[in-house]
Amino acid sequence: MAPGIDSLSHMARKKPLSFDPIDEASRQWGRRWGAVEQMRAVTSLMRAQQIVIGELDEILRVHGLTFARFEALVLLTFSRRGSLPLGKMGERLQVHPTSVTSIVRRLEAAGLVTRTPHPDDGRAILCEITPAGRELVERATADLVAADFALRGLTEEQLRMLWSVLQPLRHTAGDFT
Amino acid sequence: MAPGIDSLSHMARKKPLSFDPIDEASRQWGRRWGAVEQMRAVTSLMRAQQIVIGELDEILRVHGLTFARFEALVLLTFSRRGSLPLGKMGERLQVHPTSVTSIVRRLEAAGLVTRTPHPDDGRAILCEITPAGRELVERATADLVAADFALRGLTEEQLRMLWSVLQPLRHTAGDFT
DNA sequence: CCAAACTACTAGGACGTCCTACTAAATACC
DNA sequence: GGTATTTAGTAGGACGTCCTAGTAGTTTGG
Repeated sequence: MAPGIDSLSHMARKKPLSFDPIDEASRQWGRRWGAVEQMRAVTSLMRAQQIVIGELDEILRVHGLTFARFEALVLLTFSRRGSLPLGKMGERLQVHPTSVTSIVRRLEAAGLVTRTPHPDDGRAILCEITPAGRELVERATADLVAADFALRGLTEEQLRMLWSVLQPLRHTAGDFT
Repeated sequence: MAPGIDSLSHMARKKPLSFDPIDEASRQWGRRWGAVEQMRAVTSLMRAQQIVIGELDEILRVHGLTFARFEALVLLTFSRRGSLPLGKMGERLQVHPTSVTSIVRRLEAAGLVTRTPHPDDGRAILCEITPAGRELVERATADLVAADFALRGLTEEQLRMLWSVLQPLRHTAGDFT
């Protein structure tokens, strides 16, 4: 994923397609292969994620954040002491350990978190959110909420439906028991 | 996204969480901020996409492909002459022009497509799928279909629901009219 | 009590995505 | 026709994600 992504910068100029490219592709797909519904759902999922992450990053750009970094900050905000070992963060955020290192490094460079050795475990690093980090989270959150997390247009029912349809998928993948 | 991603490599070892981290976060979220349903839906969307792309890339890895490259090959397969200008490909695949350059360069390096100057437009490059490319698409597709595009576990109804919920989102983003 | 196994994190690299220039060719407009 | 604008693609860079390999600290077992 990426930094400030303005999904519209190159889309806005060029006229949108006069047809749904995914729906069109699914028709051609069906003539040759199977699993049409799956193919259509997967492609939609990929594209929708791309659209949403792009809009979220666009909103967060003025705060010098990306959605990945925002999520990490929020996680720290939710923790009792405002700090967590990196490994724990990766577990909760469900990203690879090395991704956490990358994210935290940038947050630290921006003065939003500090990295200190874990007092009880010499291997671990404690990541703690700074006052500046807490303030930024509040401002950034307000913007995201105001924009309905780029999901304006979906009804409450559709939002719940989206979540509930994806939940078994996450469960099957072993995200939780 | 990425290359051969084995979502299980670091997940399999560590026990899955005993709770749904997204559901848990949404509870904490609700105590402070609004748009809980949106936040939960967005987080689910992000994570689900990550899971699916990881499994798809894993399946395609034995063929030396990623899902992005696979999609490009399929698009060429669907075209009349088996060739398209790069710009057209980006339009259909709905990715940035520079992403197409990157994808096609790797496909060319693998001998799956050729790049030739467009006969009628000196600015454009025609990307054409090779016989090896066509054969590979068939094999890779068979594997993806056999794996239900990593969506095993979702019913036909859920698949249609997923697509239909995401369609207005894509439409609002200006993907099509 | 010391060696073996495990755990937490970092280093370096691949990939796909985006963005901002920049070049070259085609088209539009005097 | 000749210049100005638009369009197609490339170059180089940032970011997040993954992976493999390696280091240092902790825990386990004999």
